[in-house]
Amino acid sequence: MRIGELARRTGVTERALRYYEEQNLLKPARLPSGYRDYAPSDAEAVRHIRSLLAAGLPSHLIAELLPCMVDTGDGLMPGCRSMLEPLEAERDRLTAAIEELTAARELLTALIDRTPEDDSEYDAWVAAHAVA
Amino acid sequence: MRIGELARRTGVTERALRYYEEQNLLKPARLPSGYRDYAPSDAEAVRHIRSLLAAGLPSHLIAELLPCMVDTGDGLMPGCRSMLEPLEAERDRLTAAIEELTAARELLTALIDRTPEDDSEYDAWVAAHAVA
DNA sequence: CTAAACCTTGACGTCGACGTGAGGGTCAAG
DNA sequence: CTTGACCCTCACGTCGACGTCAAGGTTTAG
Repeated sequence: MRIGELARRTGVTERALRYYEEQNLLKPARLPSGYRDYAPSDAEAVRHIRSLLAAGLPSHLIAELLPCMVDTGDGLMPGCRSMLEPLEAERDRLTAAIEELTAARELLTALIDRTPEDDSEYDAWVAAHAVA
Repeated sequence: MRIGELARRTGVTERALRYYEEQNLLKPARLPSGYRDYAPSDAEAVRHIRSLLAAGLPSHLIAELLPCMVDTGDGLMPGCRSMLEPLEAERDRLTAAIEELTAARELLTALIDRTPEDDSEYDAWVAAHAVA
């Protein structure tokens, strides 16, 4: 399939897909016209890429990681065990990031939930604590 | 306290603290010398700022939010109910972001956990599926 | 054949949260 | 007085993941 269709299927822009190739995340074949020719499996690859990019993994790491995932689905391909260390580092970074985001959400949630529908409660509070 | 000490207490750089002031997140007093003079409570404010920034909230929103939090601790100050909508939007965005990060971590965790200690398992698999 | 739709490769622009000097005051110790 | 630590205000640099033209070739429908 050509770039436009992959873009439609995955919901990412063509620019992003070209960028992914530039970063060696995808290596589409080429038609005689020079047009990119993506394999159907690239749609799934794009989903993985988006997920890992959204998680903040650097693209060069994703580039190393993807060929380790093909075929097997789970578990790294042989010869990829050198990836274990950086992968564990990223996993730990993600854990920390998730905790940070969760803490921030708790903060917002507390603010939202504890804010009264109108100012009546606050007005009462002010009245009760007035300096008289 | 002056900028250097606040930086040490909070672990953020002086540059960041000046940037926060530029973005109206902090409004330190000034000593006659022109030096910034932070209140002790600013240390706590900086922690909130860091948390919300790490969560991806735009600084102008944080700038609106902070004065709504002073004194009360929980619940918005009166006259801040106009913040509820954007706050709920951010909370929902955070929920989505946390899910994305969690999914990415699951992916990494699966890869890590399912990768054998050495190639023996894989070698066995290859042998078993050899084309003979 | 022509127009519309689709594709190509550059290459510069963007945005946010700072980093990193440059050039110069302020202040306490010796 | 001088040195060093500390502080100030510009103001340009950075980095990643694209956005957004510009100036073309290619393919397809009519």
